[in-house]
Amino acid sequence: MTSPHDLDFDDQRIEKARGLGDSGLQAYPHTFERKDTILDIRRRFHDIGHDKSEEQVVTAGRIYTVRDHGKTVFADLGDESGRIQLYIRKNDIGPEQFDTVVRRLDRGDIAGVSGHVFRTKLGEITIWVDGITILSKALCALPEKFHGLRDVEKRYRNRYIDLIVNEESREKFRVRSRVIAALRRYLEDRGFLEFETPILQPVYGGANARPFTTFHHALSQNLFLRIAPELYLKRLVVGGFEKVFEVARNFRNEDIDSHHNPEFSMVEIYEAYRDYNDMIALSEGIISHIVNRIHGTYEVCVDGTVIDFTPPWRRLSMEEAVLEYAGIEVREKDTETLRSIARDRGIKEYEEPKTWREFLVLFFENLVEDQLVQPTFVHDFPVENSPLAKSHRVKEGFTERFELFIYRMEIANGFSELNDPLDQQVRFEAQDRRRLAGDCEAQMIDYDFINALGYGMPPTGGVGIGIDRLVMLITGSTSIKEVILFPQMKSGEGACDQEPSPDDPEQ
RNA sequence: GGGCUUGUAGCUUAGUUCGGCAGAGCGACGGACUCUUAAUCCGUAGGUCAAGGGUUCAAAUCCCUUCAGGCCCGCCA
Repeated sequence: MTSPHDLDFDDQRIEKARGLGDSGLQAYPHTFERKDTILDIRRRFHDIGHDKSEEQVVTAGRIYTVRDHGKTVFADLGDESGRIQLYIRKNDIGPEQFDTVVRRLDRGDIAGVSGHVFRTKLGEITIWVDGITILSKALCALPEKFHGLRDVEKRYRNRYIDLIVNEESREKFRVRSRVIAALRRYLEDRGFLEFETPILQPVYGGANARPFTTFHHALSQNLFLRIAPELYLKRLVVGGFEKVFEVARNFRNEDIDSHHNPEFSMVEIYEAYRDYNDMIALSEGIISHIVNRIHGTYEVCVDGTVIDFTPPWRRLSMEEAVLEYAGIEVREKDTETLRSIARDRGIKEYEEPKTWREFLVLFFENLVEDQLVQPTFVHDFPVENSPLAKSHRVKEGFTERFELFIYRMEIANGFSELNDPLDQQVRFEAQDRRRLAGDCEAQMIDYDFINALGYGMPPTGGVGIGIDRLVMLITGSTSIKEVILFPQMKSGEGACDQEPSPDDPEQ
């Protein structure tokens, strides 16, 4: 949609819109006094009989179908709350209105109607219309009424059409909104405060990912779109806010697939004087509450698989998980033995790990994750790839970190937050060496954050929950694009495909 | 980044295996019809078969390139 040639406008509809003007009407009037929603009407008249109601109703919505019988027209009118049938007779509204308005009415138009409610011979609650106005003439034709819009590319690129004609799609986004509302309510009820932290960051951190880079002209410096709000939220804990969260849009410059979009939503939560065990309990509480709130039960069906969210959920350490699901006892085995096991199991990256703990992660990611269907907390991760998590109180070489897996997806990630500034500096420096060695997903050193820890952060637990993936589970969707209103798609011709040059910030 | 796969009218699609006039339904337009509901009936228009190139007497169909999707893998959440 980069040029006027891409518009779906229909010449005949444009003519009808002009015709309305010629008849002294407006194709796009300013107001209409809607008195009833369609749901209101359905509720109020659910037991109406064949005789017309005494009471008049006034409602508005989109015309979804028109069944023209000559001097009688049946149509279906839909608003956000539902649909209702209209019964329009030339005798009732008069020949002038019938010819100027009804004859110019198309599927897709927004119309306002007044009338009385009755039930047709075939038992359908219907508005017997005594007045009708076009409130917005649709210049574009709607997709076919029976099959709707199936083409996924068109559904994502022109989401408004998808929402108009596919009620399942509209319902998914209604659920998404309710999930986020329930999430905020849950946390606010427990004394958490929501804050907004910078999306444009001079130093990115809080996760291992490649960032988007941009340039601020007035400051004459590079800025990064945040990959996570973590380091700013922890600064708030240093500052004395003990229960904080942010529903954050994060940006990661990675590939797009059925579980990843370049911008995605996550709630990050931090609570002082708590540890990762408390964050496991909090995550379980939030998610099970939301599922129950939306579905009225703890069971959800995704693509034929029933997922049971009834708490408590399974908890096992990463070592236990690898032992149980892959049958490998990893602890303290020498790396040559582990390397040959990895090779025998067909793991391509068997050359890379250098310690038994790195093999543990390798086995977990390659052999275990895909088996975790029911909600499962996996805890105690090796220190090497958890630069922001506190070292484990008893297990040497491990951190107090957990991840929640549901339906083979990582849904949450949390830990006892590292609050030792000297340890944090060492961990950052290790990351920085990897970054300078070419690992573009390793983290930058955020000295201001280390400095903040230097002022003292209480022992704190934190967790991030992926909202898009959670909504996928709750709506039974198998693609993240089904739950993101406007997923990232490649633009057609006219899009800039040049990477901006650092020497040319104007681009 | 790699593999597989899809693209036909506004929408949903048949036709691609094995090359032989591009079809249908809905929608649109014209007409009939005052309780229909995927309304029905009669008629009409609508196609650069994603784009470009090649093979062939002949290409939606076979081959190549490109564009845009989808699925899987790698990476990431």
